Amino acid sequence: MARSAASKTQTRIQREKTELIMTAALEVFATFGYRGSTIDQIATEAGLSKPNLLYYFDGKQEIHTRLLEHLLDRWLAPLKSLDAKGEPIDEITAYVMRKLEMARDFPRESRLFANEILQGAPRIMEQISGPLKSLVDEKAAVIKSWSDAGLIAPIDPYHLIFSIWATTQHYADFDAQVSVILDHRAASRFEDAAMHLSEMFRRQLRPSAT
Amino acid sequence: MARSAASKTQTRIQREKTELIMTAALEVFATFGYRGSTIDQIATEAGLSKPNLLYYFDGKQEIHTRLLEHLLDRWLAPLKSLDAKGEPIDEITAYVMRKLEMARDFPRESRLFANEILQGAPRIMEQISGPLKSLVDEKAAVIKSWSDAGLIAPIDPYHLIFSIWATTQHYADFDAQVSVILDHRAASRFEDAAMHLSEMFRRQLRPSAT
DNA sequence: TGATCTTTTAACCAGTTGGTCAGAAAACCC
DNA sequence: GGGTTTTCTGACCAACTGGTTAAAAGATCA
Repeated sequence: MARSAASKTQTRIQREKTELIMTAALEVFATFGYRGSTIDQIATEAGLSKPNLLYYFDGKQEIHTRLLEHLLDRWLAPLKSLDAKGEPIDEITAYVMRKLEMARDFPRESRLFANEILQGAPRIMEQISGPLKSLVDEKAAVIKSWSDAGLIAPIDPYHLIFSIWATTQHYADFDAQVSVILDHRAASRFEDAAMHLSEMFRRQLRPSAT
Repeated sequence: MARSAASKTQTRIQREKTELIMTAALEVFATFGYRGSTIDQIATEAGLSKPNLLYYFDGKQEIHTRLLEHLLDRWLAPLKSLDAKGEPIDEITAYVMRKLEMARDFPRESRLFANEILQGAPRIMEQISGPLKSLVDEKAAVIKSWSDAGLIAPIDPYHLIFSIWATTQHYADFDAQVSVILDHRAASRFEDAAMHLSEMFRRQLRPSAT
């Protein structure tokens, strides 16, 4: 009996196979969403039989839940390291760059998250209204203090954060569209996006001479 | 026999029921994606029995296809009316506002589109690489000419368009997240977003004094 | 009113889905 | 090597899926 959560000491095979399954499940869930994905599909992707996969996990739901739990830590890391004591515009621009790197390096995680929110976030709502909201509130306050002090242009910190999320995640979530529209220029899309976005947010944040 | 595409003269009931089904299907497909949605679910949402629904449509695929066809016209309209002869910054800002209004007034259409692209756009790729790309190329050229003429700041027109799409659609596609984070301020999210985005893009586009 | 055409339903079907279980095959350990 | 534990598989199941069909119910119109 393995049954994931039950045993504490894991064998080598257990570690390898659970990891294999999680990776396969990420790929499938990120593309088809929870309801659109099947255990068979995940098993095939992982190169296992369905009963074999179910030997390691209690069911479809558990795999998905585990993926989402794992996801939020990685997801919030870039915002977490926004430093209230740093130089405001550099800090925000660096945050944008970190977020864009996430879209480039972890597009499946981005799509998994997008799929979940699109569906109304039924299985992740607690994490959104809990830790995610807390962190956003905290960092929005930091940005507001910069804004109030005149270090950056007056701005609504929440909508600024939304704009950063939207513009960066777009390159992961809408990659199918982005790649087609950019066609031969698609290879350099992340470098070009980095130039574009850093310039865009810098211009927006630079305090106007008064 | 009704069978949708077949007959040309439609009865009152046919018009009403097909409309009813399309609306229900939009709601369901927008939330769960193609594979995650079931005919039964759409039928229930429309207040019909499954065989009754299938009396009006040939199958799940046909309903989805019809929705996507209908979608792109509405989707491209805001960009289509970007006028090369207008005042550049006003034209682009007005485009942003039209796009934001779409996110506010047609969130289900936005999510349907998002869901399709997330999955790699399998059922809409021709429309993306055909009419959509053509239109984007055309308008990107207009924006580039403004940029070259010094009427707006130097900018990559494609990435500007992506930023406009991303920031506006975010309020429809990620509404579950946006509403929770803004909580009591959520009621005015579209007005606030309008202020934020128009200011953001204006600042970005204003030619710097040289 | 009754004949005709449209709309709706119950019953059904084959394939898929999430999940179980008994036992076979490997891996591990002495 | 032999015994024990872990890993894996084929066969199976009930519920659900997309879809069909024949016939009932309802609308329409002379």
